[in-house]
Amino acid sequence: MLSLKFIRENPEKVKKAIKSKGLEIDLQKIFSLDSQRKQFLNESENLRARRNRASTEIAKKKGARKETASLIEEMKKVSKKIKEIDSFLDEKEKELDEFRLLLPNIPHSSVPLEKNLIVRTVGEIPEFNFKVLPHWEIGERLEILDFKSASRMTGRAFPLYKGLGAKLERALINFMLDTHQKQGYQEISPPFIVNRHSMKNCGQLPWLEEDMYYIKKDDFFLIPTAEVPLTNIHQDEILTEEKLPIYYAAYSPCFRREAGAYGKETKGLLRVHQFDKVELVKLVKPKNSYEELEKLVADAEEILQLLKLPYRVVLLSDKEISFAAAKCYDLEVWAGAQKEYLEVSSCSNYEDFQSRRAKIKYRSKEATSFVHTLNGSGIALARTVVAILENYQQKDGSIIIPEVLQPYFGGIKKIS
RNA sequence: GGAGAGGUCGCAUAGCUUGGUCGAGUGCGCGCGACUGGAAAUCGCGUGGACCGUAAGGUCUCGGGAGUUCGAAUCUCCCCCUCUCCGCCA
Repeated sequence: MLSLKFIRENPEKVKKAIKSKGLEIDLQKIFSLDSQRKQFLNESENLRARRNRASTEIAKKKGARKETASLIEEMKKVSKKIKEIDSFLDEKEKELDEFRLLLPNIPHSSVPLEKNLIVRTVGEIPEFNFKVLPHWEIGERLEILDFKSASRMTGRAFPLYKGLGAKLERALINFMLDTHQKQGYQEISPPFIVNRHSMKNCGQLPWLEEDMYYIKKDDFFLIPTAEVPLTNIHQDEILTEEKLPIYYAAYSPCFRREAGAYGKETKGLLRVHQFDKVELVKLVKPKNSYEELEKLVADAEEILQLLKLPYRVVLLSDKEISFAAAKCYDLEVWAGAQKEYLEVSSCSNYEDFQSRRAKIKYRSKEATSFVHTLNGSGIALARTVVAILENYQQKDGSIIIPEVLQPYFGGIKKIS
């Protein structure tokens, strides 16, 4: 959420951000709502000040056994008037809040316009002297993936991992968490279901409600990423300065309806409704949040480097960047049979966009201010499995297990 | 799910019976100062947040919401959360 002050002082920046997201929002309406709000607020506060004074006076007079009826009579009218004005005020404030929730974050000045920028490409793209099978074929053949039974028990695009496939999933989760722990992140195992409030805090709502799995009975949502519970750990808190920076890492399954995404790029594990992910979240001081973003990207990259998977880092343009982010790098891993790069991580600095919604602040000697929140996948599993199955594939149809994962396999070096 | 007890300014608690000098007392913590060679102890002062305002100042905030009242931390109703006991259960 943007502060009213910022909107007031930088209308052009806000308009530009709205436009680059393809939204249509009339900013003028915010200004008129705001001035109406102020007017009502002022009027209400003046009347309240008067009532407060009268209240003490009544109390004193009663103590001295003096006449109070006329003053009470007058205050009856004042209270009625306050109620009336407050109802207008509430209305304006609600409208204003709803409006503000619709406004996207402002991209940082280093964000490229229109087109994404490939920042770096790391690792060698493997050459094969045989035809590499797509992961869904090799996976079914090795009996480590079973899309058929999963779609029967649930529906399409819900994966089922079997045997060494399931073990690969578990090994990756453990490997990632262990690595991030060494990098200084505290491991968290959070709820996988959150309330509406937490979803709003992260910026998933109001725009993405259609993309979420929703439990009507409790007004709960299945998390689309562990970012939501992790960022909300400190909601409504004022942290002491010494606590910052805070680094959290969590494994969670991620649930996404992916409404309207059918068709392209949906085969096998490429785009699924449930996938595992290890997520990194940082709460930091505003001063160094952009350095922290670079470190976050490096921490996520380390996973790909250790797995020896070729990848590239893409800096998203103002058009591609998500609603709540000010700057975002995507990590894309090469998949040998798809012959393309797949997004496995999004590392973003949200500045105070989320902390303002979630009311996460820190107190220093000088002032109390909002923290900056960052998060990044470290990393998403389904597509990482795709990359392993397709890049580590051998001519005989087996899959070599990446060296760093072998300790998690108890001596097994290959899936065949 | 049933019965009961609670949710107060960083933490711990008082205040709620009997509504008004309670935006709130006390202890701890924290900050500044005094004392000291230095420290502990002690003493003094200060110490939440939001909004409006250049400021002075004003308003709001006692889990959240609604209500009663001239006036609500205090009374009523609804919701959320915590704890204890019972039930159910991996």
